[in-house]
Amino acid sequence: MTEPGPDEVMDRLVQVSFTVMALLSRAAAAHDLSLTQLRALAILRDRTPKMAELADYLGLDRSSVTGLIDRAVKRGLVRREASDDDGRAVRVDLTAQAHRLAGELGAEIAELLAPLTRDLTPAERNRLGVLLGRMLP
Amino acid sequence: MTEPGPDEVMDRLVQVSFTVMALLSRAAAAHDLSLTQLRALAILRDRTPKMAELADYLGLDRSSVTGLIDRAVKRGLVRREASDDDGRAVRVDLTAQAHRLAGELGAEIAELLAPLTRDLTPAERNRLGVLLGRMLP
DNA sequence: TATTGTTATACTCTATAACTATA
DNA sequence: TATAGTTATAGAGTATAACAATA
Repeated sequence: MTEPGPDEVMDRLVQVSFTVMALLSRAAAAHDLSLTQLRALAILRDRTPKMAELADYLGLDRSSVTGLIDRAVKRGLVRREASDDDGRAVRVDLTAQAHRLAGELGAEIAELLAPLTRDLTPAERNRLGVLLGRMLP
Repeated sequence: MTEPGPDEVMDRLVQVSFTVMALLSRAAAAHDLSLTQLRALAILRDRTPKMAELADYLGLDRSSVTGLIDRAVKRGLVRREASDDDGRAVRVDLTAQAHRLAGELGAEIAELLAPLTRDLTPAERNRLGVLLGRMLP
């Protein structure tokens, strides 16, 4: 049978990851969003972080997030709001339109990714989920 | 125990994929390479494709690859060579320096990714590899 | 003084459209 | 005519350095 060595496992993980990213990019592009904007959308679905916190979530410099949010504001996806506790800070909040868009995107992404596990049985899909869960913090 | 539903499995797959991409980006950045340049390097390790073929591998427009290869040439990573069979075509060839770099990067990436499966037993790692293999074409 | 966010600047990545040289 | 590659152009994404406002 297929007996993957340790490096082979990592190779496959990288291959699958690139495939996933390509599919996510395609889903985002269908709504004229970049992968980064898609990530921001996902993060902001259940958070209203300050700019610096959002930068941390995304692993980007604050100055990069300024431009990202500038463009998102221009498209009506987010609002900048003053922070109550800190006069310097700015909170980022998703608009209702963006919440709807995020919902649609979630469904579309689920559909796009589904074929990936097409050849796995439900039990195997389950085992995959468990193993992946053990790889996350 | 952890019984992931179908959407949960996909969520974890996306999470792990983002983690993998972040680690790959970090490995590339340590050598002042972008993720795209890293991909190109990996592809060119065992191929000498024409520009159009490389564009296909990368899923990019030909014009994008022109710039990518321009920058790689400037850094001494690749050479452009005339194609024997087609006077219009250009073959892209990795330099010896780039081959060495690719080797180093491979080892560094293996080290960076290893912690991901730290909590899996060898048998589990194996099963993960098999499942991932079934998700690839 | 330190932190938050922005601006200015520069580079990479990417696509579209127009062009050239060859087929 | 069609294809391979480049150029010109435009916009997104990203980081570094310098800055203003607030803590």
